[in-house]
Formats: sequence, C-alpha cells, structure tokens
Amino acid sequence: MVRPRFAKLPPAQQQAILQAALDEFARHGFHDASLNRVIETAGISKGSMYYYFDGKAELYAHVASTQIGELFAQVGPPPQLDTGDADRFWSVIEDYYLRLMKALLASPQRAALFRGWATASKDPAFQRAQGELEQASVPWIEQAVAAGQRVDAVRKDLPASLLIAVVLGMGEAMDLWMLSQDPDDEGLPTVVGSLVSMIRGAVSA
Amino acid sequence: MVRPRFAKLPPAQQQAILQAALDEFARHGFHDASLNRVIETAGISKGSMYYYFDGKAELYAHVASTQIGELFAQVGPPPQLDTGDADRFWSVIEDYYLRLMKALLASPQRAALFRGWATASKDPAFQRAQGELEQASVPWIEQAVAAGQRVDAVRKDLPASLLIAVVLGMGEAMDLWMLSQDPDDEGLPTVVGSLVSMIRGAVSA
DNA sequence: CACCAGTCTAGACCGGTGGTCGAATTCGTC
DNA sequence: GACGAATTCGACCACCGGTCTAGACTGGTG
Repeated sequence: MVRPRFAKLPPAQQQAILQAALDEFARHGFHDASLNRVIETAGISKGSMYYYFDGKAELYAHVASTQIGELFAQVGPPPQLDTGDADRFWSVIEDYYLRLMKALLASPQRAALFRGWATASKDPAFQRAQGELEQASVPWIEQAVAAGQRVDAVRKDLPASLLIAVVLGMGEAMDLWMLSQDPDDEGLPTVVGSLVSMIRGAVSA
Repeated sequence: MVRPRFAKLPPAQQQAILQAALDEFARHGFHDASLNRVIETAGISKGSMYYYFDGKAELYAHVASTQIGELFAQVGPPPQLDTGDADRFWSVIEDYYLRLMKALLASPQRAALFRGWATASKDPAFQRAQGELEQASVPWIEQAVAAGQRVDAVRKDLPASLLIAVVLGMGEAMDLWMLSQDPDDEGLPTVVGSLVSMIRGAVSA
C-alpha cells in the first residue's frame, strides 16, 4: 500500500508525482518504466520516493487503482445482472462493456496504462502488490459468473475458476485487439456486440 | 539467429550451454532470466556467450525452437483440417490438442518454458528475435481458421485477426489454467474436450 | 624456426536498473 | 532557543544486458 504519509503531502506535489508516474507507466508499461525517470520528472529525490511508496510495484498499484476509481466514477457502478432471463443478462453485459470501452477510448493515456496491465500482471514484483487491485475486478467477475448461472446464461458443468480464467483471457485479448484497432464511436457498438457474442458462445450452456 | 560457430563447438559444451539456458529460462521466464547465471552455470565467460549468440533473445529463441522441434517430433505434424464437415474439424482439433497437452505434461521443464512464452512475447527485446518462432505457430493458426471457415466450422462475419487474437488468448488462459491444475492422464481428455467446446462456442458460426 | 592471420576466451568495463542508508535539513512543540 | 521527530537528499549497493580489448591458442607458410 501507499504509505499514509503520502496523503499529508501538499496536493500539488502529490499530483506532480502521480502525473509523472502515470506518464511513465502509460508510455512504457510496468517493467520498462524507469523509477529514476519518474523521480526526475516529478522533481523529487529517490529517498523521498521510497519514503512515500514501498517500491515500484506499490507506485504502479496506486496509480492504477486511482485510474480505475476515476473510470468507475465516470461509467457508474457495475449493474445488477440477475434481474431477468439469459438474454437480458447478456444485453446488460454488452451495454456495460460498451460504456466502459467508450470511456476508455476517450482518455488515451488511461487506455495505455491498462494496455500495459497484461504485461505487468506477469511480473513477479508486481503480483505481490496486485492484491488490492485484484479484489476490485476478480470478485466482480466471480459474481457476474454466479449471476449468469442463476439465470441460466452461463454453463454450470465447468469449474468457476476455469470460466473466469477463460473470460479474463478473452477479455484481455479483445481489449488489446480493440485498442490496436482504434475504432471510431460508430463502429464501436458493432465490435462490442461481436465480442460479447463470442464470450456468450464460449460460456453459455 | 544462433551463429554458425556454435555448431562447431564440442557437443558436450553445446549441451552444457543449452541445458543451463533451458534451466534458467524455464525457471524464471524470459525477462527475469539472468544471462550472468547462465554463463556461470555453463562455465563459460561472457565473451564466449556473446561470441556464439547475439544476445539474450537469440539464446532464448534457439532454446525455444529446439524444444518446439522436439515436441513436434514427439506429437507429429499438425493434421489436415478441411477434410470433412464441421464436426470432423472440431474433433480433429480436439484430438491434436489432447496429444499436445499430453506430451507437454510429460516434460515439466518444457511446459515451464512455454508457460513463460506469453511473458516473453510482450518483451520488446524478444519480439525482434521472434520472427523465426512466430512463423511456426501463428501461420498454422491462420490456416486452421481459414480451413474452419471453409468447412463452415468457423464464423465468417468477423476479421480473422480478431478470431486469431481471441483464440490465442483463450488458449493461453486455458493452458495456464490446465498447467496449474496438473490434471492426471484420465481427467485430461474431459478437460480438453471442455476447452475445445468453449473455443467452438466462441468462434463457430 | 619465426611470423602471421584467424579463432576463441576471459573479464574489466559501461550505462542503466530497483532499492538501501546515513547524514543533513526542516518542522512542530515545549 | 532547544530538542526530537519528520522529511529530504544523493551517494552507494548489487545486479542487469551488452561492449570491448588484450591475449592465448591454432594452423599455415616462408
């Protein structure tokens, strides 16, 4: 975790550090980002950086969770999923996915940060600090799978861990593909519709 | 590419280098593997290593392509896919997938090496040297998708690049999940059957 | 024999990395 | 002002992948 001391810094300096870190992580991804460049850009010394953050991974985790928070603040909380039948389930998923992607495409730097997520998630140094972030995304997917099974939208003959792993893998591949295509706002709904139809095909009963 | 000089080394020393590199890459993945540890284990100097290999990426590429070669020698070449209808297509896929996974589970070190592939494929230093390896896997998937479309086993309304990206993502997630489950030989066919059914659901028409 | 070009090895060295640490400085409070 | 805690600083550490030079060894030639 970020150390509590950080909150006591003048907001301007907090912002300088976070902005420098966001720039660096968005541009280079987790592993190739340089802490030395961050402290140089932010105008602080290495000692200060390690006084406020336990290390590179903690800094990344803090930046990423801040960005996630802002993204959710824009898009709104995840919707209720088990309020209808299977078709309803999937159309709610598609709608929410579409809104998320729209918001993401609207802020390229944030998109670049999340694009580097896949890389970061395989880095041992990062995985130790990932706990907090994971608890914001994986449980939601777990609940979504459970809700889908409740309304007969998701098959029940496979372990939930496998369904989740596959959905995450598909999502990652789709996100990377979409971000590399840079679709306009008109084409986006069609693309998202196709992606959700693929997920539906993979996991539905 | 590996330099031709390497082939002129005494086989024992070739083996020492390749074994040390395989151990290191399998244990740590591409990025976190240390060339210094490899040369120490192999008992050669850094100068010699760079005399025989252009760098870390070339060494990894050589080790990996050797392992791929041995794997294919065990399992046999990819099968002909467009010799029947859709059901035939998918059963051939499932059969081949099953044989590949069986062979992979039989040699844990090789499995660990390939598990690190995903990590490696995102490393810029690695991508430059990936050409040779890529030409052995991606084109095969492209052909498989094209063959599947020919026999109406794969939907034609989406770009091939998306289908391939999603299938690769699913495959990666499934492989990781399977290797983490460490299934016995009895359970394997069932699991592989489920996985192929998920891929089929995602990409079929 | 002497000489030489080519092959090969050793390891010092380079700029970079993330991370540590003790000293110096600033700040809050008596 | 004085004292202790909070904060800042940058030198320093071990390690990384990669470069480079000095020299040992080899086989061939006059």
